[in-house]
Amino acid sequence: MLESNPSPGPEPDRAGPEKPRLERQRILQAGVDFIEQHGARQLTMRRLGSALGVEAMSLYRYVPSRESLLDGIVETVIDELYGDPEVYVEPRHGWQDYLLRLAHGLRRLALKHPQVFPLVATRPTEAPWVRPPLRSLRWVESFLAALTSSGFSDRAAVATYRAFSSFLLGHLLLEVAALGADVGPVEEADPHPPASADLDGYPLLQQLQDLLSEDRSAQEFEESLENLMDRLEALAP
Amino acid sequence: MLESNPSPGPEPDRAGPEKPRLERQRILQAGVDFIEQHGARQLTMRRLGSALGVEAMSLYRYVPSRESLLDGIVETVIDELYGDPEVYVEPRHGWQDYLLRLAHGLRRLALKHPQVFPLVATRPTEAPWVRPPLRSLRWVESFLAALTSSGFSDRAAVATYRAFSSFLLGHLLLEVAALGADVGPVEEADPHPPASADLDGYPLLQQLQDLLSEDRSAQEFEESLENLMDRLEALAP
DNA sequence: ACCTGAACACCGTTCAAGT
DNA sequence: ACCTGAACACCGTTCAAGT
Repeated sequence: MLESNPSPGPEPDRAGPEKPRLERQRILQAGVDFIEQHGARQLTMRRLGSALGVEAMSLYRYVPSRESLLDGIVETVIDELYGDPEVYVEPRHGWQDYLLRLAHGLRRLALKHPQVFPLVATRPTEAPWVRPPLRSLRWVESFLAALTSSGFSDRAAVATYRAFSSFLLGHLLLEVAALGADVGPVEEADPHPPASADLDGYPLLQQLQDLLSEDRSAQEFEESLENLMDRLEALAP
Repeated sequence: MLESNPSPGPEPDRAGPEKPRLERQRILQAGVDFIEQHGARQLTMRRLGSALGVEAMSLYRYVPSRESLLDGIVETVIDELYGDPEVYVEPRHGWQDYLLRLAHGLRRLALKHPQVFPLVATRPTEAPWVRPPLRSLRWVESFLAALTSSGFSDRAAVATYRAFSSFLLGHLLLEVAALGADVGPVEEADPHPPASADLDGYPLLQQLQDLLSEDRSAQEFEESLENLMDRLEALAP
């Protein structure tokens, strides 16, 4: 689907400060930066061009359309996962360790790219069973390999994959949304500023507002992840 | 935030086939229908106008901008929850029953509006602690009231609210995405059709493709919901 | 080989003008 | 009171033309 993936073998060309695909990668990186600064809604071929010191039309030599530019931006961000030394493509200390590292790596990615993450979560995927946020064939293969090689049945591995992606998607999308990131398309100078809502008529909301506003996302992530792991133990061999 | 909510008291003016706010509501309903048919990306002031037999400029008498039109469309859809006879605003048979009914009602809503649901999931909310998919002050108030009136502490009620929304968001967003709905912005005639991906080099994906493509969303929803309920029992009084 | 100017068909939005 | 025509500043995208 992504025309940027000519060699789909499981061995990644690791993302990093090298510069292969010289121009395309520069454009995609500029796209990531632009979105992180101004939000996805602001990203325009013309504006990205001018951020690169070039006319919009030049981008079409490297990217067939704005849509595929966004796909490439998403891909660029998830490819960072390969650069995370804490995340293993091959399990080293069992499947629990593998899953915990992967979950934390994806959370770091989401928090590093709060404006891009909603795109990671919501762009159409390569195949219907590629479930965000783990949206790459390579990672899905890695995931399933880690589980089946630990003795999970095929069914159990797939069930684990689904439970894991649901959990991560819900948590991370809500966490970046709470970061003040506009989730999904983003406005710059917001026409309807998120002024603290009018709570007249909602006594409980008034009473619980402080509790509701507390940021417990890190703890909740850990607790829910632990709970998920407990649940998954039941599927383990 | 939504200019369509002049009386924010907890008593809803129930959604239904009546026609209060005559014109605005007609526009929003047309917007819902349009998105469900063509996807949110296709929704244009001009096109929606012509679907209503009117010029785009006329819409601005009822809706201040395209952004707020989208907000209104999302609101229209979640307001349908009030019309669901299986969902109670006030708990009648305890908090477990309340939560189960609410969860199933939201799932029905997502499946009824697979193209709108990604907007429900990703549009900026009225306040940072309003967490999709339960994106209305009225419902958050209802939720917290149901729990505290069942004896939950304030903290436990808030923790439950958070766990519940994460769970629903992850599950439902992935479920509508799998429905073939493009999640988030949508393309009509897709330039990169979701042709079945090239699985060369991914032996496990090939081997598990049938399992991966099986639709088990209903069962998984029930199982995960049950697990969540078990977890929440620990917070109950 | 790479970039651009001009052009096309479309946007959202404003506002004076029509009825 | 409600709708519209014309206009403005912007889009994505194509393509022949420049260097």
